[in-house]
Amino acid sequence: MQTKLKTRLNSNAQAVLDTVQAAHNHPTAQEIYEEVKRLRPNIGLASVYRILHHLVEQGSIKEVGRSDDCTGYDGRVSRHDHAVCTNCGALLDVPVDVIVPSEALEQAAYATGIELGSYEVRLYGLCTSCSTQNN
Amino acid sequence: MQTKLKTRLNSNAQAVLDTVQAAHNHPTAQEIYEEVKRLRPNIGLASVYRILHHLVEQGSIKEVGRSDDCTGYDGRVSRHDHAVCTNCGALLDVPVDVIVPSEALEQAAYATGIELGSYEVRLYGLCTSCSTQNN
DNA sequence: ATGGAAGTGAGAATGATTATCATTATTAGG
DNA sequence: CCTAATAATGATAATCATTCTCACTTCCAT
Repeated sequence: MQTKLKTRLNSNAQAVLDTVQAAHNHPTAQEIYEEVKRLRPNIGLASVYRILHHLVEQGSIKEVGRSDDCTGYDGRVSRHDHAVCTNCGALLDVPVDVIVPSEALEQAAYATGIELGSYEVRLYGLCTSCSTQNN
Repeated sequence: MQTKLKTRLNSNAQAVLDTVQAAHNHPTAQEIYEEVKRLRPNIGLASVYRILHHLVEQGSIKEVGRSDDCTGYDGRVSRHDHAVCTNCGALLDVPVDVIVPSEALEQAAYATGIELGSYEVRLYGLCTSCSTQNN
């Protein structure tokens, strides 16, 4: 059963939140764990997972699917798009909004039969380092 | 090391391809395995994974990230968009193209610093069954 | 046939995530 | 300050999708 954390964050949860928000990439739970251990050396991996789920539920951070098997976390909760490198698998933030006409979204949602909440555009291609080197 | 399959598909690979293409949902490797075993009862799970990777590499099928932990496979290789139910996690095909102005895509790719290959729009919301029932 | 490469299935290994559980922190009330 | 209820924790085991290993079979070309 999932333990329900209180709304007010304690030191561990705060450290996790700070770490995710400070991260430029989209770190995995393991990476967050490594980083958080600097501030709180005794924290366990299970707690990191627990706290991450809680923060996602709260809306303080977001989960992002990565091209490899594990889940990444994103401190930017405002709507934005992502780009995935089809060669190295890097997951990048798209710094500008990709404009999608709202009629197109609504029409698509209607045709699919869903009640639209939000959306995201995913760009696929080669990142800078992968497109310059010819392998 | 990954075994390199020949271009011409053998019976096992053909059965897997047929199964994925016939599927309406986006089946996982396990689900494909269960289904293919009807035609080829002796096939092993490892072979299914091997063949799926090969077919993806060939471009005969596509991988689609699912909301839960495991990977789904899609027999529709032509560009199309997906909708994810934020309640039950269902992954649905969007039957119409979500129009994204190509200038917007190119501008976003440029700003991100990637060489654009393709893109996909993901809609998030409640599917029909989840939006009607109030839980 | 035959020899090598391709393909196979069973089961072990891996790695991310989750569950369990006894222990420790936190809080509220007296 | 005490104390009891509850929240949170860390270690560890368990789970589950996926990959690896490897001996064995199948498939062709010669």
